[in-house]
Amino acid sequence: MNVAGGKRGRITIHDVAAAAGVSISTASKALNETGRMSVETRERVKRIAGEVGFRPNALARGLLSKRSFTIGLLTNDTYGRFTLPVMAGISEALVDHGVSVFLCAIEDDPALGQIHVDAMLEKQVDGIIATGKRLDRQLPVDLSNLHVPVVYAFTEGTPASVTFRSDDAQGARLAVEWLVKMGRRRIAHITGPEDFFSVRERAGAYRNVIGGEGVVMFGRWAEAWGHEAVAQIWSRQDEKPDAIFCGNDQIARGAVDALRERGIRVPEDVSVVGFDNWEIVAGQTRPPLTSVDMELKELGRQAGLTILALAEGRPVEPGVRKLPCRLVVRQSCGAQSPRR
Amino acid sequence: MNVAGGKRGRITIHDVAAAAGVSISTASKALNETGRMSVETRERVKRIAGEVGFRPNALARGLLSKRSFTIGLLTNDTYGRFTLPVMAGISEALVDHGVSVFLCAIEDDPALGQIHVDAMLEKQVDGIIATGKRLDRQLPVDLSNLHVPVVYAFTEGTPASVTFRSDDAQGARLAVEWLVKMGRRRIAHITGPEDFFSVRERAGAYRNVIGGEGVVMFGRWAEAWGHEAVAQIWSRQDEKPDAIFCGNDQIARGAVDALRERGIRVPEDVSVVGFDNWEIVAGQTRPPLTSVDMELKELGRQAGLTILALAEGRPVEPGVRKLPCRLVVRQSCGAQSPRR
DNA sequence: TTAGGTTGGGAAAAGCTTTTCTCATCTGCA
DNA sequence: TGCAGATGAGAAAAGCTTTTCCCAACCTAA
Repeated sequence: MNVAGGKRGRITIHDVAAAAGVSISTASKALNETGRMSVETRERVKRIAGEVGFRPNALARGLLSKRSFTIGLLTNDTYGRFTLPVMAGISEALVDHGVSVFLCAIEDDPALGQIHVDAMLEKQVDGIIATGKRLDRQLPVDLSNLHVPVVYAFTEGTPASVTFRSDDAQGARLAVEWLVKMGRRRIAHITGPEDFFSVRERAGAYRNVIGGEGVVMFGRWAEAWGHEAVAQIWSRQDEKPDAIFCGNDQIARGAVDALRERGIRVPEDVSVVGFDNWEIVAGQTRPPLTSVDMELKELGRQAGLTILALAEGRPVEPGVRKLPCRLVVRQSCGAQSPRR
Repeated sequence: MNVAGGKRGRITIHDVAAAAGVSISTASKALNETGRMSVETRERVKRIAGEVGFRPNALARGLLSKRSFTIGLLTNDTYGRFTLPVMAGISEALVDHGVSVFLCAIEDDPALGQIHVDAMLEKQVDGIIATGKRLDRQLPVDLSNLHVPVVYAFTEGTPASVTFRSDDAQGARLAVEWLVKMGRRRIAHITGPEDFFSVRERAGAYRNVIGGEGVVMFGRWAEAWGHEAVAQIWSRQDEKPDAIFCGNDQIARGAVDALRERGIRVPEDVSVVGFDNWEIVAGQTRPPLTSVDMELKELGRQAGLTILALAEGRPVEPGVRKLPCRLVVRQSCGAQSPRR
């Protein structure tokens, strides 16, 4: 048995026109609220269009208008941790404008990237948003000389482009200032590999707030590293920290676990703040982690609105736009609720 | 300054034809390897097309061929845990065929779902794949009377449709049999809410393998539940289990943590198996979890190939196709490597 | 030399919609 | 009655590609 929902004769505007007893031009104008005709004719055409289930063919429409109401989202973030919220924001912003999104995961493969870009261009996308998993890396594909607008979100762009990124320094400041406000004075910073731009930004902001060098431990983006770093700190003779600002939630979780294993209470003895606000990690840690949220959905929303503006020919100032982070307070720092 | 990459005159096949000194029909035939003409003409047209950077307009092509080389992926899995691997599989299967994928996240909102479906239909998608986060729930949108083929992947479909799902019973069997092979005899099962079909399937398979009622504890899909369940078991006077089969990786992780806190060694004293093989959880647990992988990427691949077949009018047998799971061995059960 | 086949290539239609003209009819007014 | 302007609606082109004829020139064989 065949399951194909047989596309037996799609209904076109010709069918509507015939059923309404008018010409196709009149039908078109009736449905698009353009042209001149009697109210009755317009209503009748619209009613009949609804009855026969007419759906305008976006291909034909796009061919003429040179707008496909389609954009492409290019990403190399296979795991989707960053891409998914960005995608959600884009989609939310554009669905009202009738724009659909092609999602293209290109790993780190330039050839695959080119294939996807070519496919998108053939399909006449109105624009392309590039996103990734790292602020300081470009996607492995050249988007600089396309004849459609390109916007970069959470990935390194070209100099003359529009780029959206999180304000990591501000986010880190938020975290450290919060710890200070909770009365903590000896704050350590356990974070990821130093060659990440975000890591340097966050560490820089951390040093600025605490006013001095502080304790910065660079490592890997892994729970094991958080665990290990705490072990290192507590094996030394120095005075122990009363707070730890972690470079991401996974490190924070490892740190919290290591502290608990040592009988050190979180948040009573040591406060911990994470970064990313990755629900699955921050929410499941015991106690749940206070963490910095990069507002990736909002970032996606703005990227979506920007690509729309460019597609419609509205001018947009190029440059890098830093979006503020937000501190999400859970229980790993103590009970006080955040100042509003 | 304006950043729009000004779409000043796209190059059409007319330009190629003019540049090559042939008619557009000849140009078209040259590029598509159809029609009759001298080898030199064909080569010249192709060379010139390459030189001027000609890219056929998929809209015009689709208008004629009634194939848009575009499909829609509808999902209500906001978090992307299941959707992302499925999407990766679909994309991998279809990119070679020039098919691009619209990703539409519809939450659980019927209105939003309808908007996305309408948008996809207007854009003349060749088919729709519906996917979700639960095998036993339908998406909140009616896809039964569309004039394009629909395939369901990891979500409940309509009776006459093609549906792909994981074989949860087989996966659970794999896990429990593995524990038995490791010499375990007192195997408990800590799992999610009983109203999930997968939960009942897995619990059923568990009971079948151990031959009896066993210890099945239904609860929530959360680390806290795994933790709590272990606390319950170990607070009782009964003989303690020497293995735990968990309903998902989060529960398993909670269980492992709870065991460690009691000084019970994993895997020496108790073996633990998870389900889902969610790298971020299974890989970061100490010790890393042996877990059942549902092969969602393969599931996506098959769904993609199926929708392609249907779009091309090839007949496909309707019904539910169960895809086998795979056991991924890490360290939470002991050292033996899996039989191949 | 002529009939028939081959070769290389072009004209035109189709696919669906929107938009710009054009046209016929009607209304109101002088 | 005659005319200007408004009104309602249709014809046709454009947008880009593919495909189906069609045609002219050339070749071959009787």
